Parts: sequence; structure tokens; C-alpha cells
Amino acid sequence: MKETCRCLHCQNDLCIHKVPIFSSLSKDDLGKIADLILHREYKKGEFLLREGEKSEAITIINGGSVKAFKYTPDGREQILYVFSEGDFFGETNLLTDRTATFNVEALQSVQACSLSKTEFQNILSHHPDIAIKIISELGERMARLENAMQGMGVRNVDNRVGGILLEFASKYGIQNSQGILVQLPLSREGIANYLGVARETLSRKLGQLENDGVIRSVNNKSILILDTKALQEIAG
Amino acid sequence: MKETCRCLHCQNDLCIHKVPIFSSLSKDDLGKIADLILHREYKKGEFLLREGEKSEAITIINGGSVKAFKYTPDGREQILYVFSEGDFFGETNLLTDRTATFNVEALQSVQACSLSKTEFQNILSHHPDIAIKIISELGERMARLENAMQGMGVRNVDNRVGGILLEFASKYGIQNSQGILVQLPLSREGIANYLGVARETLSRKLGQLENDGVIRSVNNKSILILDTKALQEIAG
DNA sequence: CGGACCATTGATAATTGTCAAAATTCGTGG
DNA sequence: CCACGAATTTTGACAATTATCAATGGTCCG
Repeated sequence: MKETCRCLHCQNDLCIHKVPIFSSLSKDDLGKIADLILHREYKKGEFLLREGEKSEAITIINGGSVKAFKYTPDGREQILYVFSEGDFFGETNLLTDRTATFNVEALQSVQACSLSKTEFQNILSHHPDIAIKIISELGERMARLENAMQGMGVRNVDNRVGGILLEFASKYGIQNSQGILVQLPLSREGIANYLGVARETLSRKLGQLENDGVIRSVNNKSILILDTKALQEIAG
Repeated sequence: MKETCRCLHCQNDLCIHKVPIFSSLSKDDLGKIADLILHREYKKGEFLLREGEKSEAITIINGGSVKAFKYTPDGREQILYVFSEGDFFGETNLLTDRTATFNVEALQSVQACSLSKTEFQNILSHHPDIAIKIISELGERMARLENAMQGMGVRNVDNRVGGILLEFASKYGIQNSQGILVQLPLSREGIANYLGVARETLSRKLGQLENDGVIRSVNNKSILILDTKALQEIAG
């Protein structure tokens, strides 16, 4: 079901239109930007960005998904975001001289579009509304982080598990006759690293939810949510 | 030692100059903005903003400090930020139709400057560099949050306690002959709510650090850091 | 079909939360 | 300036939760 790039200006259709921050631009401007965009495909496991690197581009995910994470002193990873189609990263590094604050790794095959620092700054100075869109999107992201913080700080693990299932459901879920089928973007280990708990603890919690008839584990890659209401209560 | 506002354009000296996001403006523009700014003082415990409210202004802290926090389902609070002189909040609510994502409460007497939504948007459209400064500052704040997340998720409590002491030291610490004297912006309970642990746990951890000769508890409001290096190792 | 990888389960240890009580600190008023 | 009461913090004992280690069971993909 993947769309492949066939025309000269595929970017116009595939990439730029998906990105909310460019939505205020005219067709002409979009075309100009499309010409400046660099396309690249990454295989699962490849890094799009490494913590500490000077990132010289803003990158927009055009297909597939990636995880953004930091390594902890003891070598484990804490996942901060899962970015998929239409999400972007690297923007703050372009406007300050800060280096990347996290690693970004492809979870599957990923199609990415990138725009160089100078081009991006150039566009920004001509289109102030794009800056406002970015502030808005950053605000959205901060709100998510703040919620996650609140979750990490005080909620117990059950809450957090419920919360992440609902988050994934709203992002990747498909309603069917039995419930919401959720294609998980992360492995169990990944989800555990997102929540900041041990793999085994997550397994046990999911097992419990399955016993209670709240979810059904279809396979390692997807989960069927049977009782959304119960899950919402668990998430708090 | 408090400075009071005496002249017509006190704002110019007291407020605007402290705020990095306005630093690119000319003296003339600063003066114009100063005229638009509303000053207000809040007493300890007063709320500057409540979660869910439509905030109609950007607020800049001019003196004192505030905590930004969310209530958890069980009524406890998770502190997200401590803002002091020069910090601002409420900006994202102005550019989107989102309501406030957190509460803001004065920790002491607080002098605040605020700029209304329409004025702010007006200024922004004439000064694109301010938008970039804001993106930059938001990037800074996100980086802090991301670090905090990493901390909450994976580090053990000792790490976190060390980390927050160092954070406060760099922000509020004064070097003296014995070490770094840190005026704590938060009570023990506040610090515990910042870290997302129980009051009692924090007490025990601080007690341990004192036994190990890393810190000395001067009184409830300040701590003397004796061995910064040890603290850095503990923080990871 | 087989091997590598991923996920679950069980047993145990370590950590942290909770509740109750004692000790300290703080602010106020005499 | 001291003393008192209120608020905050510390300490102790115990319970609950989660991490860890080890072994088993599944799943995916060539």
C-alpha cells in the first residue's frame, strides 16, 4: 500500500502538503520549497540524527515512523517521542547553536524530507506565519511532554500503561467490530523504554489487562482494545 | 533590597530589559512596548494562571519566582517548571486556541509584567526575530523537560535528587568559602513534587547525602553543597 | 523447519510509598 | 528578644510495588 515517488514534483504531493507548518503557503511558494527539499530513505535501525550532533537541517517524516530517545548513564534508552507522517524534528537546532538533544532512529523503512538550515531560515524570514505555526506545534509537543512528565512523576505504572495504549489508539488505531485494533509502533521493549519501566513489568501489566478483558493481544505487533472505557478509567 | 517602580517608564528598566526575547528591539520599540505592559504584584500562594483557563496574555516574571504545575487525578501536584526573573509563560496559548496546560502559583511575592494577546500578536508580526527568540527559548525549555523525562523514566531517585540540587545550584547558588550556598526556591514538599517522589523519600535521600558529607542542610530554605564533584557523579 | 529474536512467567531482592509519631523550624505576638 | 503554637520536616516500621535474574515459551523470517 506504499505510494512511490513518480513525478518530478512528487514532493509537492507527498511531503509538503502533509506538513502543517507549511499549510499557509501559496501553491507557488510550495513549489519553490519543494525544489529545495532533499529526499532520503532510511532502513529500520538506521539513525537519522544522533544526540550531540550539529544538525544542519529540519527533517520531515513522509512515511514510516521513528523514535526519538536519549541514552541514560547506564546505557538504556529513554524514548521521548514517536514521530510519524507529518511530524518534523531538528527545528530548534537550526535557530540556535545548540546540538541535537536526542537520537532519532527509524522503526521501519522511513521516507524523510529535509530542508537545509540556510534554506529554512530564508523561508522563515519571508513567511512569519511559519514561525507562528512552529511555535504552535512546539507548544503542542510541550503539552504532550508535560503530560508525560506528570504521568511519570505521580501516576503508578497501571495508569501509564493505560495512557500509552490510549495514545497509540488515537494515533494508530482502527475501529472494527470487536474494538479498536492498534498497530503498535514500538516493540514491548520499546514501549517499556517509553514508559520508563522494565520490559517484564510491562508484560505483567498487559497480561493483567488481558485477563480483565480490557485488551486482547493479537500478536507482538498489535493489540485489540476491547473496553476503551475501562482503559480510560485505568489511565485516570 | 527590593527595587520599587518609581518612574514612568520603569518597565523599560525593570521588565523589558530582563527579557531575552525582546533583546533585539531598538530603544524606541522597547519604549512603545513598555507603555503597553501591565504590572501586577502577586502574594505568595496566589495563582497567576489556572489550568484550563483561556490565558489572554503573555506574562513575564520580573521579581520573585513561581511554580508551574499540574494536578494529578489523586489531587497531588506535579511541578513542571520553576520560573524566575526573566522567564515568561502563557505564550503558546496566545498563538493557538489552546487553554492553559498548567497552573502557575507565586512562591513568594512576585512582580509580573503582562502583555495582552492582541498587543503581543501585533508586535510579533512586526518583529519576526522575536518569534525566533521564542522558538529558541521554547527549545531550551523542551530540552530541560526532555532531560527531566529521561530522569523520571530511568534514573533512580538518588540520581534525580543530585540532578535537582545541581540545577538549583546553577540557578540560585552562591559560591562561598565552604562550598555553594543554594537558596532553595521550593520547600521539601515542593522539591518532592518536582521529582515525583514522596516527601519522606526526599528527606531520607537528603539525610544520606548529609551523612556522606556531600551537602549540609543549613535550614529549611537553603542547602550548602560541600562536594560538587560527588554530586555530579551521583547525578550521573 | 530451524534458529534468532522477542515476550512471558516465576522467584527473589531492592526500592519506595504509606502511616504514625517525634523533632525541628518558622512566624507571630507578647 | 523570647516563647509559643502551627506548620514543616525527619524518623521509624511496615506494606506495596517494581526491578532483577533466570528459565521457558512464542513468533517471525529465511
